[in-house]
Amino acid sequence: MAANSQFAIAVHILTVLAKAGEGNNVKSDYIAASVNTNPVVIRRLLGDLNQSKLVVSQTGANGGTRLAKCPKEINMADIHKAISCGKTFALHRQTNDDCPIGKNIQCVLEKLQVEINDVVEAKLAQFSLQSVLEAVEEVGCKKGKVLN
Amino acid sequence: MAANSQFAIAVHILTVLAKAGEGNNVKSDYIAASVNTNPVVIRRLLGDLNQSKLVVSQTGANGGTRLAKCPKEINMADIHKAISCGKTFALHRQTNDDCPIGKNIQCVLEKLQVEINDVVEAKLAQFSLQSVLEAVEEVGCKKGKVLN
DNA sequence: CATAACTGTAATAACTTTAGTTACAAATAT
DNA sequence: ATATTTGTAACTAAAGTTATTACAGTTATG
Repeated sequence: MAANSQFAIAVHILTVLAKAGEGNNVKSDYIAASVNTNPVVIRRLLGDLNQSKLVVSQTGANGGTRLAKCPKEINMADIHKAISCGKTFALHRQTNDDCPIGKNIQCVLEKLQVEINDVVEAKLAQFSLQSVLEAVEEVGCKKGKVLN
Repeated sequence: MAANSQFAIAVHILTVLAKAGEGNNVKSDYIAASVNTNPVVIRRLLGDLNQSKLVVSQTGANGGTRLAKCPKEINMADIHKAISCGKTFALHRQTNDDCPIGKNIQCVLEKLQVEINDVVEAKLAQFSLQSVLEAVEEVGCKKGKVLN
């Protein structure tokens, strides 16, 4: 599939901030090194996270970014909404109005899309940033531990 | 977001076949006209649907494609699986192993991905091709009717 | 208060993915 | 035999995503 990795990077960013601890500024350069990308990519995502009040940034010397709330109060759905990374599947372009199917399928698909989006967000809401941080620190996956 | 529209087109294709009725071959040209794309795009997707035994195709004069089962026995999850249209979100590329977060976040995200995928498929499984066809024929959306 | 260290963001380039097209071999009804 | 239709390869075009460069604006700190 298509798929940009912005949500994955955003989770990564916030996990780094959570690990840094409350009130500690982390620089985009540091995060970029962990994610292995360019600092500008990080700063752009931080902009979105900022708008959603998940993080607070500070310009100037000794600046950086820190969490705006504690990791228990941030969940994966918050992040998913902050990064407008959209839909599980895309609609197709303009269909043929002369065909009874082509004419109406789009709006049926749209409804389906909404239903899917709802269950995705509900599921994402079950995982807090805190739990992700813990899973990462415990290298939970190697032990087969499931997130929660 | 990214997102290809293959799933949407596949649903469209199968809805056209469902409307055509059991045992009736439909040509890729006809479907392409409804979807408003090139017949080859349709034939490629039909190939996937064929492999998943959702449709049967016939080459030669008077050939075409028809459903392999009745529309009540096909659901949106079947289609989603047939079109390997993947994940709700993409992972990011190689992270930095020297960072404790970078080193382990990938596999935590993978698990999350699996959980999300599961709820998506479970939800998709609730909608049969039959119900989609009915919704399209009733122009369900204009009436605010929800799929089911 | 000058300086160095940061963020924010625009502009743009490089890369990747997706969709569309052309072309033609193989199959088959009539 | 012939016309039709699928299946698929090869290629082009378009769109989307990520990476990079550059620099203006902010601020801690000596």
